[in-house]
Amino acid sequence: MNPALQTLVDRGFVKSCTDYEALSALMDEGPVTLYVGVDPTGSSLHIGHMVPFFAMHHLQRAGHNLIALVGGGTAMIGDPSGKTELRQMLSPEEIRANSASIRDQIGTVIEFNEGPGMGKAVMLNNADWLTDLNYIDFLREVGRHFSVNRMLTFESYKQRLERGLSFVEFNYQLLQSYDYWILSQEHGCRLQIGGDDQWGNIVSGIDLIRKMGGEQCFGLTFNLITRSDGHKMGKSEKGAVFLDPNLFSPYDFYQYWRNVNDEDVIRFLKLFTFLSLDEITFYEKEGMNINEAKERLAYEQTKIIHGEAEAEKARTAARALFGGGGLDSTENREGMPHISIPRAELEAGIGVLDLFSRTDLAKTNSEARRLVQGGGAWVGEQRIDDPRAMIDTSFLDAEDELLLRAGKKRYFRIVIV
RNA sequence: GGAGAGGUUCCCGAGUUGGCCAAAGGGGGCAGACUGUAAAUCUGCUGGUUAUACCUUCGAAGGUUCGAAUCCUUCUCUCUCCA
Repeated sequence: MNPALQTLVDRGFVKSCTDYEALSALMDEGPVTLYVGVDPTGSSLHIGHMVPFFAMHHLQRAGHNLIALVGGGTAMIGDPSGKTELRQMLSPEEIRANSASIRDQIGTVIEFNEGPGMGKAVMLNNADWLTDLNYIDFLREVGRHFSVNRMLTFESYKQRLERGLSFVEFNYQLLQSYDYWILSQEHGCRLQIGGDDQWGNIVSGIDLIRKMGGEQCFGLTFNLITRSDGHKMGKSEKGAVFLDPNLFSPYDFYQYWRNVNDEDVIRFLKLFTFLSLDEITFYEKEGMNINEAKERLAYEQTKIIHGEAEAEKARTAARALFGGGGLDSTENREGMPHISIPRAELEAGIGVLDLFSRTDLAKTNSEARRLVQGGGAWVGEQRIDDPRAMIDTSFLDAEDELLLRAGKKRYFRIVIV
């Protein structure tokens, strides 16, 4: 099999392919242009969205050309795949803004600038060709190739039929197929990749291209990444694990990976880092400390998404907090989330509930109260169990700061100014 | 267009002889115990606040009542069947 394709299989990306042999042969011949669709309905991607781009990273290094297609046109409609509810429609302005930030996020994994020995990568927007479509022309040229009977057999539509599916959304498959057609004609695109939930849309795109007289095209889908505990990938107690540091701090991001289940570590190292398979094998060895593997995963992943500096800070802070001691230097604390409080205010004394609810440790006073009453609230090494307790300068530690803690794992740093 | 069934707290889902309902149960989440910053398990908590009381919530707006998630009216949305 073609080495690049083999890499994806070995690293655990691939779920299915429309034709392994023919695709492998095509990739052997030379650079192949491939695309993946991105949904611009949010301002930030979360980690679950990144799987195809990690795969693309490997393909780009093998010299293949990438197209990230922003669904600016289709986002004004909504995608039925795997969704149980109708989606909100977005304005062109919102979509444009979202696309810009999404491009930056994708850019952490694939290279939009040209590099030696690497394939090119571009970002396109299907609004460019979908917006001006003429309805009658579209029906005549594209619509006639689709069979409603066949479309209804697709799993994604079956589910939606039980809950309701608007005609507008039903058209999504036609538009995505049309995208593939356009990309095949204008950019020589021969391969579409995506999550396994996209299988139906990809296949019908390939069919459309064939019926319209194009070249043989291919589809490659990836496993939907799940966690062994059954939780949804990319979701945490804080909500989705967004890539935007303002929505999800690098420290929390690091912690998310640091805390994956034992069973998931190796799998995630293969999927979400660029470590070689040989190196990953090292972590699989008998007697290997699983926590080292988790730390490596967290570090590598944070480094890719947020950069080396943030990864270092997060690791240092985490080691200091959990590795025992070591909290005595500012450096160790830098990666921790923090807020500032004026010294005068602290001198006057601040109620515990008030203090905790100002941090991310508790959203409301009531939540802070529950935390205190449940015995999970700490200031430094002191457990606070009285909701009326006042925190003042006597709680300051050697660094002249306060280190708040909710339970064993959630820390928050109070800097005095 | 006609007939019927429904919209409950983060989610699913009880609750409609009106008060004992901030609303059962489960899930999820948070905390405690045990641990390896894991999983599993057990326990507690899980609308808000100036907190033994008060405030806002049971699709929306009105109404009846001392008192409504529970009754009435209108509106709205979803689903099912018929055409």
